[in-house]
Amino acid sequence: MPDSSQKTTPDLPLFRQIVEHIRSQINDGRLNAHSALPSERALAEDHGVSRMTARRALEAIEAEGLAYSEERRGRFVSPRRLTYNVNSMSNFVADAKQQNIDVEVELIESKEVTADTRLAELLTIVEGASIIERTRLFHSNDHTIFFETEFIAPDLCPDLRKHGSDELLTERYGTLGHTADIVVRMGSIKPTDAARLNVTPWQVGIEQEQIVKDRSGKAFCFVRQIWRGELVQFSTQAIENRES
Amino acid sequence: MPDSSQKTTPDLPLFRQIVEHIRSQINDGRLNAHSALPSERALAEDHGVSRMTARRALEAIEAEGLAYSEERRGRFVSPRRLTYNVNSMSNFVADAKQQNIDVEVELIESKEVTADTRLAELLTIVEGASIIERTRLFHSNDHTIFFETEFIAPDLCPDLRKHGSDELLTERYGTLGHTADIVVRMGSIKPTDAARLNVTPWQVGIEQEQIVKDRSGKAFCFVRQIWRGELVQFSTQAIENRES
DNA sequence: ACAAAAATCTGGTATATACCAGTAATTTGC
DNA sequence: GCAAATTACTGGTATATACCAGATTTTTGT
Repeated sequence: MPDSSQKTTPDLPLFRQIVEHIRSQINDGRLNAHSALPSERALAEDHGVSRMTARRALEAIEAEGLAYSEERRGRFVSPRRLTYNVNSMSNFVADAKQQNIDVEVELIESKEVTADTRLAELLTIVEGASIIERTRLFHSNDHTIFFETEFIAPDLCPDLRKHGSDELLTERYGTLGHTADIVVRMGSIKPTDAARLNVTPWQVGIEQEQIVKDRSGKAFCFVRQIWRGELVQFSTQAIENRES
Repeated sequence: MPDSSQKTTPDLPLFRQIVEHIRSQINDGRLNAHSALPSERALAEDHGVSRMTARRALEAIEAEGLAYSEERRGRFVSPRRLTYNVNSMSNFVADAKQQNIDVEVELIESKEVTADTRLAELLTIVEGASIIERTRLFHSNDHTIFFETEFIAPDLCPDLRKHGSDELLTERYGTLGHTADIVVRMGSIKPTDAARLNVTPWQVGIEQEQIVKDRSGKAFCFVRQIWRGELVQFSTQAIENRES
């Protein structure tokens, strides 16, 4: 005779039941953002299951974006998503401030490289031309939420070298761009990128590519962003089709 | 002394090596879109590893979007991504045709429901008001790539009842909408939704929400789409900030 | 020829165990 | 008191095994 005193959801796999248990703790606020989840071994003990089963539960929670893991440190509750309006060219940092989210920018790399075939085509410059490559990390609450690598053709943007200020180096190109063609897709985060975001390699994230154009419609900058997908959502606006 | 005859990438976990092996087969075209990957047991045999290790490899391939699985049938190679331009209100199906992708629409549910709190707020109608709810599947090559559930307030859209044609029921609202506020986010696919897409529950996908407005700026339709994230990318355009 | 039954194959779940390499807390030696 | 060494703990990888239930294929009986 089955025990009806315990109200277990019927037909739900063990590890799913554990997921639901933890999910409710997160939703109730018993587990706050960035606080540690129980370890695999502790969770196994608590629920009387094997470590592998507990691990499957925690991996599922991660996959859902409810938590993130830091290798050999533990798993932690994800903070709430921030919204990124891709429709305006406004500074992302300023945008975040309006949402009362504190974002810090850290320039981690800045070098001059030569354009490969793809970049040359995108920016309509000759292959092998000089390109400024800059990589910035974007933090919120001491956690990296995404990074971007931008490639700017200096010839196409003469103001750039003059404004060698810290501000321009760390902040976005801002007012320089007029329009940008953007592509957003889901994809797994490769080890190099994962290290920058301090997340587990190969977990799913969001990749964004921008081709920034000046007032004349000429592309002068290519940006590639890698986001921790569970921490962001993108907003945009569709407008009625103009005549074909 | 280590064996240098076999060129294994150093320090790469076993299951990652298997992933790379299969990845190369997919990229080379030895494995075509929708063709079956080796089963967990067969892969384990081939590489001389345990089934669990082979399984981890296949799960990783799935997580990367290189393949999808159908429960108790097998795993299959994902087709190439299609691009969805969220910036225009044009008919998605027509959009796909321009990319030479054949998309079929299947209306699977159509009913009249009452507005809950959230819907009432979004469409600025009273709670409990009548709402038309319709769910459509979008197929390409006999595979479901996404589905949408739309909620239309009939009072706000008097033309709707008249146009009870098959076309309007299966195709998009099309020219009715003027603008739409769109949000795109990553998230795990819940069992109900997974069943519609014929994918494994809880795998990561893309959720899109649209608030469709008419020429006067009044919201009259709410759309929720669930996408198989590995099969799509979203394109949009950013435009220079207008004066604040 | 054809339908029903059986066997096989598939992915999904679950356990128990083992070892590794970093992280973090504790203990030790001075 | 404090730095260094030790220990405990963490997630990551890997194996071997077992059973389930649906999907598919093969065999069987008529």
